[in-house]
Amino acid sequence: MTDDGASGLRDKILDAATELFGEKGYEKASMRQIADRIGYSATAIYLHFANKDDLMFAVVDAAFVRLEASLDEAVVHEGSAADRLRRIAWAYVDFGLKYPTHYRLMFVDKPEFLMARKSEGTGLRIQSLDVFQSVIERLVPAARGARTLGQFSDAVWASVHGVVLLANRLPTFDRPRALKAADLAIELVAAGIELAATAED
Amino acid sequence: MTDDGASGLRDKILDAATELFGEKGYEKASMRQIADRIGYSATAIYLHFANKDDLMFAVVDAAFVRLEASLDEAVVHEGSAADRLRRIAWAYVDFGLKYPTHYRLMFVDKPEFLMARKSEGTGLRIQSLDVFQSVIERLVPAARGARTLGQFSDAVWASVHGVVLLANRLPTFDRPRALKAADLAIELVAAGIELAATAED
Amino acid sequence: MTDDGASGLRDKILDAATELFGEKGYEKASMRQIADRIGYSATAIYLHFANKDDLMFAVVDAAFVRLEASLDEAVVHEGSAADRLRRIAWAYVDFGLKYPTHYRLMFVDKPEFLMARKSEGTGLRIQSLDVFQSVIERLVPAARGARTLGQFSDAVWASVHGVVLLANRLPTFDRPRALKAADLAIELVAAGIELAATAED
Amino acid sequence: MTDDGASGLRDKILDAATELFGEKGYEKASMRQIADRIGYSATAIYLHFANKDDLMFAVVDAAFVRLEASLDEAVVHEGSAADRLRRIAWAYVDFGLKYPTHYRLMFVDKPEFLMARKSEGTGLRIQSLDVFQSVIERLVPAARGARTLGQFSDAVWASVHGVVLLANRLPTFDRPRALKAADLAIELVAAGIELAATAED
DNA sequence: TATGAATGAGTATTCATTCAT
DNA sequence: AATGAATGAATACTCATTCAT
Repeated sequence: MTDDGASGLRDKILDAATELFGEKGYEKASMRQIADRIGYSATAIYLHFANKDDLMFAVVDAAFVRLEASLDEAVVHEGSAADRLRRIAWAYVDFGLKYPTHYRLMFVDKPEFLMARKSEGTGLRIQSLDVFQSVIERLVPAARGARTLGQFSDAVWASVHGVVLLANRLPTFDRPRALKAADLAIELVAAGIELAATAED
Repeated sequence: MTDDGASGLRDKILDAATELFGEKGYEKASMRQIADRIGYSATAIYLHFANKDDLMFAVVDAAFVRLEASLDEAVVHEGSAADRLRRIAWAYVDFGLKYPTHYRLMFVDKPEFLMARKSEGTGLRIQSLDVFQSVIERLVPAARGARTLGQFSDAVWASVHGVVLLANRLPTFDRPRALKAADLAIELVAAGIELAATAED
Repeated sequence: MTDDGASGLRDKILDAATELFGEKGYEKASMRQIADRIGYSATAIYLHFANKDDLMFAVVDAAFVRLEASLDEAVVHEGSAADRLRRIAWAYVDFGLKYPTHYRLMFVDKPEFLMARKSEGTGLRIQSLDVFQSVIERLVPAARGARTLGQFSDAVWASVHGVVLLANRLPTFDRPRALKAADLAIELVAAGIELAATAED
Repeated sequence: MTDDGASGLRDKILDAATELFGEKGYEKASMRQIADRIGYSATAIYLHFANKDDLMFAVVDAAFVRLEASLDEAVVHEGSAADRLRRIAWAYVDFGLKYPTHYRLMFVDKPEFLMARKSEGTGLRIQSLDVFQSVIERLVPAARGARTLGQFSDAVWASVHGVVLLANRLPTFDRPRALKAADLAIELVAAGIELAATAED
């Protein structure tokens, strides 16, 4: 009774593609290799995806859905303002460390997909990341001094992005080290924001 | 003393390769294209480099020499402790924004080169980045509380790395935005370090 | 009696195939494209035709039936002997210009079909064209001097064939030009035949 | 001392390509088959021709040079006006029968090449055929009645074109038959032109 | 009657690399 | 030091066709 029928293959392809794109990069991973890995003919892939780019987009898209879900979940949690910023930043880092391959595909190998629409008439993929800004907005109701909200959210984003990518590509940058770096970076930003918020009064 | 013969071509190749690797990425840039750009036959490249990977390594290596020089220069500057941290972080960002191509090659496309030796018997390429840590070391003479020196230097590094890469790959993350993000991130870390340094007394 | 089920699809396929073979040529027209055009699966075609070649044959065959009908109709018309030659030649040209696609399939793309049997035990497709000869036969009862009947009929045939194909493939050889060329060619042959017929007395 | 060096391969390729394009048509003839036939790798072809189209164009172009030469030679011959028309028409037929493959490639498989330039700044390939018209022009100095010069030259052209193609594709239309058909067609046109020329006085 | 899933063989083309000169 | 000729292996993708349903 295990439903492995119609779309079963599609998922297998997606998984194999994710693996191979991750191992060798978009260019060097070939359709044939992907097909071989799951024991199908290369042609079979074209029954489910229009072409290599389309396949890659599907991989990235699935990853985005996951990331979005993680961030959304983090956002709704209760707690102090600073806490919520911490939560969302950590959700981001967790995702990046848990799915290093997906992360790299999304933000490094095919960053142009970030500017793609999810589907007709919907927003851009990259808008998922507006959570950063919208959370901070609630923490620091308006631009403070020379610092804008966007600047703060960019700073957090850049920090966690950097941590994830270093961990992703540098063998020496292992998990504990990444966690510690992320912890500090996040705390510093949180502190900075709290300071800015306080300064307002 | 007009030594333009032998190694003249080598440099031309390096330049053309850097350009093309940057424009199209490592995979899509072809030996012939590189050769064409400087008006030589593809075969000529093999007189100076063993193969495409070797050429790539040379390109990355040259970039590292530049980065190292920039960081070293920043380190020796006079000024307050916090100032020196700022300087070195900015030197890193400047390099990343000025040579996006090289930067990507070094840290993204072929990160395994980071772990390669500069040459027989010498240190690893990546040790160039110890400069972060050694500078901070002089600022904060020892581990403070739960925070280690490495943690601080990792946090700065991750931040600037993140900024550079976002600027490098995201059209919407333009130069002014990158500079502002870098500014905030650096200041936050600087503040954090100063705080830690003070707490010690 | 509404027999639209079974053979309805067969006809749809034939029409779509004729169109596509005409638009893109036999090689470049694909079974899937043909099927798509009528909203059926590619597999459906195989329920009615053994393979692509068979489908092509059916298309050509249908065209031949049309041509045969046109010629037969032209033959039975009343009028002077020369008139009847003109009529039949014009019927041929008209067909070629009206169905350029079919014409090319029949005489250019797959001329081997000309030598195929219409069906078991019947004559060859190409015998449809004997009509030229049989008409001339009635005009010029026997070989005249060095000229044989076949020679005359071949000359007409070649002329109209040439006109049709030039019009078919050369953009600059447009319809008016084709009609004028056909007109002259036909008149010259008609004159030649009349001369031969007269010389006999 | 047989010069088989540099361009030797180019010619071999051209020959093999002509053969294969002729045997199977442009679409079905593959680069690999062509290469196989001369014992080289497919890649070798690309050292001499940019792509398949370019190769085909070269084949057709070489044929055109031959045809042009034949026609030019026929044109300069001495003799009566009618004789010269006969000569040129026969030169055309001879070419078509001697190089059936080339002929088909030129006028049937890739007729679009007829509209291509020989090279930068020169005339169109198809202008080679203006000889027909220019010869007739000298025979019949101006338009006669409803008949224009172009009409006459089109009629000859269509006739010989038709003869050549029928001979080319129909097994039953063998050489003697083709020659006889051509003879009659040419004589009829010659007669027609002489008549028109005489009528003028 | 009609289909969806699947494939093996094929396509033009590109590439890094070698080798004789 | 530099090249032109040449290649084997690879690439994404298409196609006619089959088969179980």
